[in-house]
Amino acid sequence: MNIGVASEKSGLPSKTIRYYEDIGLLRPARTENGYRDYSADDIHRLRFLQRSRSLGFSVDECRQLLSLYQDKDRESADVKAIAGAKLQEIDRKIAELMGLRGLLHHLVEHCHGDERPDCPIIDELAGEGMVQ
Amino acid sequence: MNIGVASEKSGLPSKTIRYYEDIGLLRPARTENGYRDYSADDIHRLRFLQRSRSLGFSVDECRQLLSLYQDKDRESADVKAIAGAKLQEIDRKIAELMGLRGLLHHLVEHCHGDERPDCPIIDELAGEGMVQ
DNA sequence: CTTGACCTTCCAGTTGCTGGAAGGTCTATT
DNA sequence: AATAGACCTTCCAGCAACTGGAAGGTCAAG
Repeated sequence: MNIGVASEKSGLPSKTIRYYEDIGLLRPARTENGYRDYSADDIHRLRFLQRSRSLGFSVDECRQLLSLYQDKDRESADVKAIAGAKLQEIDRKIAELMGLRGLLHHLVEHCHGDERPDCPIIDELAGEGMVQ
Repeated sequence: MNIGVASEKSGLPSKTIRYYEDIGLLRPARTENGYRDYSADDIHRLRFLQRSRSLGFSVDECRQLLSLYQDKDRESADVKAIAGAKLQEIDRKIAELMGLRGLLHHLVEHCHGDERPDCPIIDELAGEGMVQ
C-alpha cells in the first residue's frame, strides 16, 4: 500500500508519516521501485499514533504507548507500571476535558457576558478547583 | 505576584509563561523594579492555557478558547459557532481518550502477549472502528 | 555587604512537523 | 512511442512551541 493510501487511512499527512519513519516509529517495507509499502499492521500503528498525538501525548510518550501495544511480553512488571501510569494520565486528561467541556457549555448556555467575573461555575472550573 | 509563584500556581514553567506573553496571550502588570506582576485573573488564564494545551489544542485554538472565556459579549453568533465547534472537538477527544483507555486497560488486564494479533478488541479499537 | 535565590532580556537549540525544490515512476491518452 | 499528470523519492529550509543558557539586575537574610 502506497504512502498516499496510508495517509488517507491513518488521517496523517504523508510528510508526517515519513517523519515518523525518520525518527524510528515504524519501518514500512519497500517495493522494488523504492516506494514505501505499508501493511495493515503499519496502518494500525499510524492510526494509533494519530490518535495519541492528537490527544496531547508527546512523540516519546507515543513511542511508549506503541511499545505497550506491540509488546509480546506484556506480563513484565515495568510494562504494567508504564501502562498503569499512562492509564492515570488518560483518566486525568478525560477529567480535564470534561471540565473544559462543562466550562464552555456553561459559557454558551448560561452566561451572557458581563456577569462573567462573578460566575461561580467559571470560578470553580477555571480557578482553584483543581490546583494540585 | 512574581512569575515563580505564577508558575507554581499555573503548572507552567516560567519560560513558557514569558513565551505566552511574547506571543500576546496575556499581559501581566509590571512592578517598579521591572518584575512581572500576575493578578489572580492572570493565573486563571494561565491555568486555562495549561489545561487546554495539555489536551492537544494548538496555541491558536487556545487563543480562541481563551477569547470565549473572556468575551464579554458571548451572545454574538460567531462566538457561539466557535464555541459549538470547540465543544464538538472536545467531545471527539473525550471519545478517543475513552477508546485509548479501553485499549490500554484491555492490554494490561486481559491480553498476555502472543495472542495480540488476533485480539478482537484491539482490532476494533486500533483498527477500522473509527476510520474518518 | 555579600551570598543565594529570585528576576530581567536575548539568543541559540530542540521537537515535531510542514513546504518546496529537484527528480524518478506509473498510468493513461494521444 | 511520447507526453501529461499524479504519484513517489530524498534533501533542505522554515515554522511552531517551547527550552536552556549566558549575562546581568534585584532583593531578603545573615
